[in-house]
Amino acid sequence: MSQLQSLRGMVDLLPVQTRRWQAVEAVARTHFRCAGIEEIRTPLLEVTDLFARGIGEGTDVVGKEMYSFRDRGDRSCTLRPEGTASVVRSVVQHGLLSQGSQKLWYCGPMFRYERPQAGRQRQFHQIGVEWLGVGSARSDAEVIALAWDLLRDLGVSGLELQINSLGTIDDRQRYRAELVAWLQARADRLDPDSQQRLTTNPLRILDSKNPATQQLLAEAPTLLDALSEESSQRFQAVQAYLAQMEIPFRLNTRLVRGLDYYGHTAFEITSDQLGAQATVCGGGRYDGLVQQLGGPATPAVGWALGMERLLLVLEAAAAADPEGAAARLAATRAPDVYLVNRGEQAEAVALVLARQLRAAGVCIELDGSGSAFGKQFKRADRCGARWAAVIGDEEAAEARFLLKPLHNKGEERCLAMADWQMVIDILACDESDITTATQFDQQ
RNA sequence: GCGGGCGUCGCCAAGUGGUUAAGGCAGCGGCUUGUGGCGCCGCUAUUCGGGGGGUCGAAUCCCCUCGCUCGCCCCA
Repeated sequence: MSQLQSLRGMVDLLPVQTRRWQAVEAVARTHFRCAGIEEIRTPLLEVTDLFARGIGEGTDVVGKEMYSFRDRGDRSCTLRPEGTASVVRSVVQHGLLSQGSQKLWYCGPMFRYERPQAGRQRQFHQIGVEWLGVGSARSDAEVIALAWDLLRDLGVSGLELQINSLGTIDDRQRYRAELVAWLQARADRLDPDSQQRLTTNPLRILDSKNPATQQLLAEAPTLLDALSEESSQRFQAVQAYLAQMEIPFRLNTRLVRGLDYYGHTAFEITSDQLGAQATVCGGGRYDGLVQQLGGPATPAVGWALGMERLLLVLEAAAAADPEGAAARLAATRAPDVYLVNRGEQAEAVALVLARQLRAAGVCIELDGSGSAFGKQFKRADRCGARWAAVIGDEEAAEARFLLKPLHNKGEERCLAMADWQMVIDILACDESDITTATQFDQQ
């Protein structure tokens, strides 16, 4: 294929998609506004060291998935693989924490050099929330609720919230030793990958997909049992808050998460509609990160939601229930008026009329083909417009135009060009008649 | 990085060695040079992701390559 095409794992979003994306983003913005969360936008490119220090040198994301290169000034730069490190860097850099706690959200592309598969691309998009300077167990629950409610209002079903506590660094170190000892005694029953991780990253063995390993793990000591009294109580409190909000969750003691900065509450929201990459939203508490990146000791929680995965789930939901909220998100609105025009004079006049009506908020499709009236009407009909406005040489010469209903009752009217504003009233009377097309095209 | 599946028109898709590569959708044009929705007619791939090899002859067989896709690793 010598045809130019997009890079592997980098996909175009065509109008069929952008429609839904915009709808999702709009709902998210509303939720954030109601929760007093403000948007932050940070650069896509950062100094490599930010991610190496923030996410953790030993993680896969840093070890083998970053898009890094040297710029012309010989600085090592990296396309952000996630949002949290950048947000923390920005907040620290601008001293925002001196003004109190920060509730922020962001959205945009992230980059990870991985093999693409269902629900995974090299450029993918996240909507994320970061709360800096809030350390209570209640804030964990509040932040989780935010994600849960957003997904609910989008009309997504079949979701499961899984939570776990990773405790403090001390808790984890103690548990790690305990787990390694226990597994080492049974190393022969572990799959090769897990045996490898016994030395590199033992906690990761917990969420291995190998069935035999999982079976073995069922009897292994759990992180939850290894938590200190304080950590344990904190986690109990988070669960109690979730219960009070009637948000269903499942305790998953194997949930670890691959980024080093997490501690205490960790959670994921998964969908049964996705393939192997079932996590739609993931997050947790990261109390040490701000200080680690040079800021004041500051507790923090947050999550990130994968847009591509969310959209996959949404499409499934819309297909399953064409009347549901998810399907309504993709509703397209046909133009209010299709402007049929033909003839030199008429075309000029039509342009002016279209501009006037657009400025007044009317959605107008101006036919630019110059083809026969019959053709233009055919297109008008097919695009689903409720009205056609018609300007030919006769109308242009007499400074008037026709307004004709296409598939609803109503009279064809002849209006003077100067009375163009009447169109707005005529359309308004027709409002009750709106039928929104809920077509969900397959990708 | 490693494994499996797949690549025929903008989209869906038949064709699995033999003269001109079905069909559907969309698009464009016509029947209908100023009035649509239905219908009918016509047009739209010298070419089957790309390259090479064998064959009298290939989209169909072999090799290489590129791409897509699903899974592993890991994550959203």
